[in-house]
Amino acid sequence: MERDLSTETKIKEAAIRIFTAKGFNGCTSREIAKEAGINVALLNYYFKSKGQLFDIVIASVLNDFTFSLIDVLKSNMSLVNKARILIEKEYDFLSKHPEIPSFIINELGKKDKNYFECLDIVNELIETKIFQEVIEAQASGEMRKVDLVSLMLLIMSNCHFPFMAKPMIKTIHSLEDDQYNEHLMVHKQYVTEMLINYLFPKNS
Amino acid sequence: MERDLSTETKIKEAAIRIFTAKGFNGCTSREIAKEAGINVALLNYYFKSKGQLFDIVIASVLNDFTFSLIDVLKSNMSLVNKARILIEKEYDFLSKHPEIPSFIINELGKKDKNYFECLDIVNELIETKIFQEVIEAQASGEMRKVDLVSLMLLIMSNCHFPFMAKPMIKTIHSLEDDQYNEHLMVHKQYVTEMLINYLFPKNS
DNA sequence: CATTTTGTTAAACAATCATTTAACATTCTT
DNA sequence: AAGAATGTTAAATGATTGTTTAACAAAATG
Repeated sequence: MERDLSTETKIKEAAIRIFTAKGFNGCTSREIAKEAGINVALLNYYFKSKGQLFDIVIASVLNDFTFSLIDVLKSNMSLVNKARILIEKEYDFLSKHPEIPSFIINELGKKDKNYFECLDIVNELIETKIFQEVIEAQASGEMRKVDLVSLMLLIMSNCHFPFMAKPMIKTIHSLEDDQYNEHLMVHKQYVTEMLINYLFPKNS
Repeated sequence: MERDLSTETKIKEAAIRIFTAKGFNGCTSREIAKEAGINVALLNYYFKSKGQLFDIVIASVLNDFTFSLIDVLKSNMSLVNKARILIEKEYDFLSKHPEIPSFIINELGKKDKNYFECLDIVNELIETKIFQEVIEAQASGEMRKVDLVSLMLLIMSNCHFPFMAKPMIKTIHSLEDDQYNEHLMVHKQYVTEMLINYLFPKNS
């Protein structure tokens, strides 16, 4: 039984584009079907419902989103360099997928489902031994003693928010898309320097 | 003709609660009417449509949001202290209205309308002479030379994102509401120190 | 106090939503 | 190539959407 996956993947990829751009409530099943170039009924034929298709999209996006990060954390660079590269890669990734931060923050906030549980992101993270590395660096005084929640918030705030705020800042400062993207690249340098200086005081 | 405003304001305040919590597409006219304790038709009697009511809510929220900030910027503190108090007040305000960052970022991103134009936020900001103050401090070397866009992004990223990310971080770290709020207060100190150190290098 | 204006309601409206149905087409199996 | 399984379609379904209507109540007006 050779399955032709092209229709299924066409739907899924269309759903990713539409859902990440407009959110679950901001779009219709018909819109996704049209984007995929198929009949509406096929959407419920391959995926049982709009909600189920959405769950799959969320899982897929969360995977892509964390994939590049895990890669960095697995490497055997120093902690400082891991931080540098992490920020660099985060800006690179988000430059290609600027809708993802808003999508994750919004849709994860609405639903009460825990999308992280089924994904083995947590396990992969533990395997990188990044947590032990942080604890050791904090014990030796190389790294500032901030808890994991704040550490995560500091990095994510400065990487994700600039992409989420793009429409607002563009409006306020009357900027074109290209102009804002240039700002983002400059901002990345500021953010990197600020975070490294703060988290690794001896490095400055 | 003495107007009884109670019904009109009841609708508006219900609309603020519902819209900021669920967004424009995430709720229905009937839901707002129920929250206000009135008939659906009254919604279109006082405000012409759901969209028009939404515009009023956006303007109202944007006003509240910028009001406390303008106040700080108008004062005659040093620039460093203005920054300190600004962050402090921002965290205070957002602790009381944690839905606002997500609401602004999301809804302003979808609509192509410029909600800032009609509001005289920009004029009020110019009147505070904060821009000249920044330029002077950057010329004297007291303040690091970062452009206005990045300056705005640095502050907003570190103040707003932690509130936007609350549902996500709570899920990931299995935290209760009170626990996360405690984290927020600690995080505020980190953010303040990091930003002040970075923006005003001589102060560290 | 009669009447016009204003406030409020239940019901209806047309449009659109997600989902299902039933008929048709294609592909696979034997 | 016959028949079964799978893929695809247009059309229908029933629920829900924002908005309007028309009847009714309250308040204001003269």
